[in-house]
Amino acid sequence: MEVPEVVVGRLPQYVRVLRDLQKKGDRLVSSKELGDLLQMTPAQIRKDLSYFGRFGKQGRGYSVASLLDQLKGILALDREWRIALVGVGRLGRAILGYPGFAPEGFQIVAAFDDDQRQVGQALAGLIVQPMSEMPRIVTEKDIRIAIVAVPAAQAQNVVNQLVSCGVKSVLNYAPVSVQTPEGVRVRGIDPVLSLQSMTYYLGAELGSAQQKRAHRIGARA
Amino acid sequence: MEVPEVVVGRLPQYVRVLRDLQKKGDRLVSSKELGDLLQMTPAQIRKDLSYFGRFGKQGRGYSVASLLDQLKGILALDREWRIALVGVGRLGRAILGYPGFAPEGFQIVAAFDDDQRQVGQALAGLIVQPMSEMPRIVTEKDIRIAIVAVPAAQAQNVVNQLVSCGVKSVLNYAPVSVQTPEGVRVRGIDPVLSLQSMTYYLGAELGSAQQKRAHRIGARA
DNA sequence: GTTTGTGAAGTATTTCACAGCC
DNA sequence: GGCTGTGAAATACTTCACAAAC
Repeated sequence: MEVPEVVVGRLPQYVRVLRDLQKKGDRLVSSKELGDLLQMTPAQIRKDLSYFGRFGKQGRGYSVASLLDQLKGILALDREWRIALVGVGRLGRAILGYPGFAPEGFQIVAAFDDDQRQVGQALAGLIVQPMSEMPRIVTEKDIRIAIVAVPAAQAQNVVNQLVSCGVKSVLNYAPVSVQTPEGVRVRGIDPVLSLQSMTYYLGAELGSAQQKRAHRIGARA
Repeated sequence: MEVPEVVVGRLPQYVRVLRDLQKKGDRLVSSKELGDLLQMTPAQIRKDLSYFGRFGKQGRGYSVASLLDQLKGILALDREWRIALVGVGRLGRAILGYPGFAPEGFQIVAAFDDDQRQVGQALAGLIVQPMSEMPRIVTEKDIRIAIVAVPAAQAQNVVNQLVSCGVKSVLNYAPVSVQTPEGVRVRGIDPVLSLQSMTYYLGAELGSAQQKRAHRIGARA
């Protein structure tokens, strides 16, 4: 039995709330409580966890510390992950400065850019490297994850290069959908897409002529 | 027939590739081509579009310009959306400086922070306002969307305030899951969650003892 | 010949509901 | 009494496959 991808996608959320509960000092938590915190049903949480084992105790719930530990193991968060950043423009610098990665075990250990004015510069303790150094450095440092923060027009090309260096996971900040061979995973970060999927529902309430028509068609029996 | 939420979530991606195709000068596109670009099946694209109407021509495909127009109408992107930003720390400033929102019709028209050192300051043409001004300004400017860029500990409280001001859609950059009443939509932007859902698969290849065990249990039966 | 739009079929995912355990 | 773990039932979503349109 394969673990569904949606389930894997939810595990990090469980990790996040469990850490908050631990910080708060809670020792035990029930699927009901987790469900309230995450706005999902208790049954879904129990079912998700059941793909990986039996972590709870009937009548009590789950031990926060031990469930957290188990999930960290399952997600392979019990180690350090070395990451390459490509693109050190405005966005890339913000990513380098983001303090949220390191405490979670994600360390940016190399930065690349093909702009000659950026190369050689020191940023957050790293020397910006030319793209031509990517194969050597990615191999030497055994990097498996990359963050792409280049302009949309260059993203596909950059991802191709990363893939040929053996990178298997890409976090893509460029507002384009990139194609990768089977076995290479991409997650996109695009705030505009997120906003656009919410305006759909706002539009329904406000309603332009065109929009109302569309919703009505969508709502036909 | 309700439009499934997953479908709405994909429409912005269609908009994005259609714009790229238009820039490239393409006039027509088939569901097959769109599918190749987005790594999904042609049938899914046709089915998704069919929730809203009939936009294609048999034998030819879809007109790029007109499909784009239709989708923009459906998603209510044929107007300007005014947005409030809460939190003008490191992250909030990066968001204010991000050039990707305005061309898509998303305009940040107010910025709030409860740090007295930030209030009154001019940033990107806006004066940072104290939180106490939120009800007045959100109402006056008829703001329906907010971007939250405050520390995790304050996010729930900020969202509560936004909701009580009538905000119906929130883009949450804080690494916590916030609870909202029915009818208020939240999308989270958390690069760490995205990375963590990819390490699961990387771990399977590398394999710590604990992780291999977990995957094996997951793969039982 | 090509490609759409769509019911029907096939999968996948979520929820139910309850036996079993604390 | 409370809560987990889980088959079975219910829903949701995707893919198939083909008639109709060009």
